[in-house]
Amino acid sequence: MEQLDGRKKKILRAIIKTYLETGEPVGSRTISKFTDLNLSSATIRNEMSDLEEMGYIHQPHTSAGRIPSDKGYRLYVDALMAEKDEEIAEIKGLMIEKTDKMEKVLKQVVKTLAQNTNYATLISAPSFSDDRLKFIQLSRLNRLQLVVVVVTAGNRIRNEIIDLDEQMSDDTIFKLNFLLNNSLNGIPAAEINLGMIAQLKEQAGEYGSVVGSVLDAVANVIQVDEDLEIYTSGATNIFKYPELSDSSKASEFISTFEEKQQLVDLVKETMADEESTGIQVYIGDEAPIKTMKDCSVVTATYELGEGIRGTIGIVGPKRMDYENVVDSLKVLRAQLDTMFRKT
Amino acid sequence: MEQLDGRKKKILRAIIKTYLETGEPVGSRTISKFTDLNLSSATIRNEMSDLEEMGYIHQPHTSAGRIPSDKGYRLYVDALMAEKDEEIAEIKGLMIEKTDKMEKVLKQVVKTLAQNTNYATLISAPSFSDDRLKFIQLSRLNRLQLVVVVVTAGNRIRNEIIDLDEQMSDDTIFKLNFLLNNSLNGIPAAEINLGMIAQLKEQAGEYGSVVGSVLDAVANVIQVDEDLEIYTSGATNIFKYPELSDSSKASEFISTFEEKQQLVDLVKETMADEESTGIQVYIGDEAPIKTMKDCSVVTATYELGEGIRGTIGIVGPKRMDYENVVDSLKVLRAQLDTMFRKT
DNA sequence: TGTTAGCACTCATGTTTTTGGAGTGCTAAC
DNA sequence: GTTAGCACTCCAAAAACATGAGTGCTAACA
Repeated sequence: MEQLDGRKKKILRAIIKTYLETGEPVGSRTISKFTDLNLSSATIRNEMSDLEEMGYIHQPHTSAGRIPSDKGYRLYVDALMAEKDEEIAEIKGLMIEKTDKMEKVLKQVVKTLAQNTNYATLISAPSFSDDRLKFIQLSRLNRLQLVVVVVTAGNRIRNEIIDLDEQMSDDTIFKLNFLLNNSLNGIPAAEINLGMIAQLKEQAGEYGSVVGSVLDAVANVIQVDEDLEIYTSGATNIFKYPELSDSSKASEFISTFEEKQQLVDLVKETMADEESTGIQVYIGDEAPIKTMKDCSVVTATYELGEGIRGTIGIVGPKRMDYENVVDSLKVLRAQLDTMFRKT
Repeated sequence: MEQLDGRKKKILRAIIKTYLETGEPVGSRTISKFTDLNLSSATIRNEMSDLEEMGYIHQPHTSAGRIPSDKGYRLYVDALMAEKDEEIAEIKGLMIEKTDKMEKVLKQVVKTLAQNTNYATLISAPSFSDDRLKFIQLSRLNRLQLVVVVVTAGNRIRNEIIDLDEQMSDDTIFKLNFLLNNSLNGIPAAEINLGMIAQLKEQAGEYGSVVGSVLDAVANVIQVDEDLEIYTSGATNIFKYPELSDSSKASEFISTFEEKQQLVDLVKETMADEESTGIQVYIGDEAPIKTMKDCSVVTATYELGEGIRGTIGIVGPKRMDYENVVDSLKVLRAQLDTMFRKT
């Protein structure tokens, strides 16, 4: 088949846009009416026939209108989508107050995003890939318990309680603190190996076992950070799209959002797929989650510098309003950026 | 109307039990066949007519079978439900390993419960009503930042980072630590009032502003504990019950589970409604959440002693298998009890 | 007096038929 | 190359019809 000429592109674009709005197969008549290029429905039909042959659209059944194929959407996203001038349109009503708890901010963000877009949304908390130890502090809680506070780069703080076998003097605690900080500061947690541990234990003398516990606590800190936290909202928005709301599909879809494990995979995937713009569009089968084969997924990666990154995602029907979604994500990413950096 | 005689009770019980299984309106014929009391369908019809007049059952439309009314369910739960002999049936496959993170345990618990019962489930993390301060520790993180660690009764630990305007000597930090611990230990956070704060600031002299920040941090700790954490699972199980899976109802229902705020209210309510057994059954409108007016909610409160309590809840159709659910909750509560106390 | 058989009636549900209309492909004319 | 016209297809909604479960009522029976 020949290439897409200008007219074909225009027609394809028109088909997709109308389909995005209505969700119904679109016929030649509609196009002939609503585009400015004055062509009769018959001409359109001919062109549509060509487009179908090329695989950009298809008919759900003979004598129905056409709907875009995955390939069609792909072309639309990649080339046909009018580059809207980069107006940083305020997402209305976003109103993130400077809540100090990041968790609350993120919850608020997904929720607003879901409400504004009418799609299902998700966001992953920034994952701190830099886990160098910055500070360790042991303090006595009571006779037989210590609190250990661990701070890693990026000011992530964690704590644990350690049970002692026998009492420890304040002086010993002080010395241990000194020892631990001296030996471990600036070292990535992942690099703490057996040799190091042995050496530390030796230096700690009779309190070697406590060192073990402390290092266990450190290990816990790191481990917790590893499975990233994900917040979701608006999963039930899919009921607004008839093509997705049949109950078995809906059930699967919503389960995915409820259980979250698969979303973690999705996020990891998108982070791996890094691209220049940081915005990715998965159409249908392209998405790494099988339950979303009838959907499109748009993700954006936000950066907080120093390798601290997270992902925002929007999941909706294939006929989602790509332009708007991509814009929203751009804006949101910018806002998250400034918000977190400032704080 | 006269009282319920024995036969009416038996019939009502039979109606409810069959309805629980099938979810379809049950007719006189079915009852006459499946009960041991040998009565013709005609007789049953007469009795049913009476029962309807008394409000225990009703017809969805004329010439359909009968289904239990809320009042009917209520009677069933209160009086008609056969007391199963208290066999502590192991919930199969529960397999809670001793994960040290309580969060993971709870997530695992709701998930298993949802899978076993086929209803939607929720659990609230134990809320620590005792918020007396046990320990406060300031440590220098770097030149202009302090870490403040706060431990309250029940060994809940929280921390925050405080920004300083100017550097502080180690000695000052030490003194502040001493001052704070001396004045605040054992005091419920809620009771820290303005007078106390003023006094502390005065004692701290030129570092009064730091005291302010520390107390803010303390306030944060408490506040975070206030809105309790809730984990849910199996919201999509409702699709297994046709009477609930029409898409607008389902959408509302699942939203409730997704947004969680309303569930918090539910939990608070049940905690207030405390009862001897600790198990509550809300049928239809009785539940404090309007989106659940077509459901039944069964909740159990688990205790960890010292006023530390949480709630487990199961939400399903009115025709839920009450006996089983109540049993499951009893067992689970017992297990949570031992598990957390041991740890 | 309580129980039962019988019968006419109701109404939700499911199946088949009919109809309307939107859309197509093709052809012939412009 | 474009367009009007026409026959054809096929889905969706409406209509028509059949089915059967279930009821209420009455009259007969023990």
